[in-house]
Amino acid sequence: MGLTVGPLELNTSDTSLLFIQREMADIFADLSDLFGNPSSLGSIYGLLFASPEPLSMEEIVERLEISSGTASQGLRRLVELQAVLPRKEEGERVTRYSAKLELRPFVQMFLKQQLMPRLEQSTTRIAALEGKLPKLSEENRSVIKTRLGRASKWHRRAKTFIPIIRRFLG
Amino acid sequence: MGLTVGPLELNTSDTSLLFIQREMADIFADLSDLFGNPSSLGSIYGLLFASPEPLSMEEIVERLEISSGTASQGLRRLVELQAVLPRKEEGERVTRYSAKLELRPFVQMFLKQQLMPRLEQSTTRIAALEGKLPKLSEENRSVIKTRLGRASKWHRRAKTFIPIIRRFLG
DNA sequence: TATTCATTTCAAAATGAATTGAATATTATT
DNA sequence: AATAATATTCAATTCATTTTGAAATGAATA
Repeated sequence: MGLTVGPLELNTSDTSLLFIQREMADIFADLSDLFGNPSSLGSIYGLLFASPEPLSMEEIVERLEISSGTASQGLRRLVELQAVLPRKEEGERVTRYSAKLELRPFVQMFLKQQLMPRLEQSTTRIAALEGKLPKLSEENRSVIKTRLGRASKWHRRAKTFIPIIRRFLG
Repeated sequence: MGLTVGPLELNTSDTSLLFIQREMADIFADLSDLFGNPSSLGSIYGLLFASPEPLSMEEIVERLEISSGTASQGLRRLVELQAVLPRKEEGERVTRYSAKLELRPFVQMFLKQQLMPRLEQSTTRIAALEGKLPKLSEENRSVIKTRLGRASKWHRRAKTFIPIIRRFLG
């Protein structure tokens, strides 16, 4: 007995593995989305995370029911992020992919690619606004000065905290 | 001399304040977006942050050129988050809003409303998967067991870290 | 050289979240 | 009660992002 997939009859062990893989794909899809990445990125990673053997792009496409375009782009991104390891066996055409099990790449991805650049940018912009202070009326000047100072303080705090997070998780 | 806005002629002080307000609205819009919130939320907050006086919804709508619907919903959300203070003066129809200057609400917003619930949920789902382990073939079982364990470890780390962040920033 | 197979590219379609604004509701004033 | 001023709701729209899939690429084999 068991779920039929294509022409194959699967045993309980196989269906359980597939179930776990689907579930993990789903869980990681959610997390990926949470951090502003396409959910497909997460599902590919989740599937690989729950795969004892490396998978080819074709297998990924089939199991997740996504297009080859999505798979191709997602895998490229995951490899860039060093979250996934591509491997072409001697005298094989296919590249097979396996999940790296370190959390670091994901933390780095968020901190370095998303958070840090934006914090830098807004720090600069806020600093630039301080140049406008002299043009303000006296009452406004003091209020705005205080507030820009406050915003700068937040930025400084956030920036000192990032390396700590990185060290802790990486 | 100066930029004309509607029927009014503005002096340098006014235009500088408007410039600063626009800029802050923009900066906060970016950050809001980064944390998965509508950018309008951020721009409203940024404007209020750079306003010496509390502003009515109408004024916000004008200065940011957004619809009244967006403003209404955004303000409600910001008030819920305790990032903004609503105030109705004795015998006045309008509610005027001012920015609270604490960073905490935003950190809380992200941690409590977004990150925590999802971490809880995925922890549960992963735990549930451990129940499927006995059904797997022997080889698969040991691999998958290790990996689920790894994922759980990440979750635990993240969860212990959240209170630290909160204390540091709040 | 021709063919096959895996992969990539990219224009177009689908999706879904944010925004709009007219209709409705609420609240103060006459 | 009637009117006027604000504020909210929500169906429809807009818009950015993601996904699709057919065509192009290019490496490995025949």
